[in-house]
Amino acid sequence: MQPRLTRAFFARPVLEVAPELLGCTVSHAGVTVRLTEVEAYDGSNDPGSHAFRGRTPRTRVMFGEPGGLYVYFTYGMHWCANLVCGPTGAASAVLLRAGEVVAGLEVARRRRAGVIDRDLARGPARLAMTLALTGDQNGMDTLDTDCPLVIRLPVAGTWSGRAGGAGSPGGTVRTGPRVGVSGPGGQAAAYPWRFWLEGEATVSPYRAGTPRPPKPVGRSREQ
DNA sequence: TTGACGATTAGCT
DNA sequence: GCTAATCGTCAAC
Repeated sequence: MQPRLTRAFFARPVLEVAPELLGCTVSHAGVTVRLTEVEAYDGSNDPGSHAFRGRTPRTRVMFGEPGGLYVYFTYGMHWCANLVCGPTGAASAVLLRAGEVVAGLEVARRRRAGVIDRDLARGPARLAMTLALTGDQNGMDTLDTDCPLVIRLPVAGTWSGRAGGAGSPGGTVRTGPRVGVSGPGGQAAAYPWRFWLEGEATVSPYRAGTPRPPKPVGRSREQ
């Protein structure tokens, strides 16, 4: 069994932590997912981050200790999970965007009936659903030995190899613009802070953030 | 108290 | 390709 990640691992700058989370496994509620795609959010300086506007009741967890689990609710129906990184108070976090179910496949299939295996954790909300992560898990310290959510280093030699490589646990790491991030001024998407493993089928499809339409002025209904 | 918006997804055309 | 679903959060009154 691979060792769990440590506080020191998460306490580093988020841009160092994020790519190293690829290939790590996350286990919760009977399902284990191997991370294939993540995104970095750098709290204080990042217009795309929830923490950009400072500490609020919702972002309290982001300002806490590294290794904390930040789960937020969005679009009225979806939960997304982040791991808090950097020194305490930095409010940086890594969004778990996608992964491959490597254990507990039956549990995952039951939880997400009608979904093909590849899509079980392909996308941040699907990943959270497959791991049964909701607001109830928000604020958990994943480094606590009693924490039901466990993150472990990549298992050497068990990389699926579906990318064609007899690969290292992590495979080849690619970077690119973050998905669906608009933010003030539309600048946030410019940061190439999305990391994924090349050739992985479970990496979510890229979509650019939807630019905010200009506010209608005066008239009730135009065109 | 109100209103706009969202780190998405599924189900359409 | 487009859009409805659906509600917590936060800024502005």
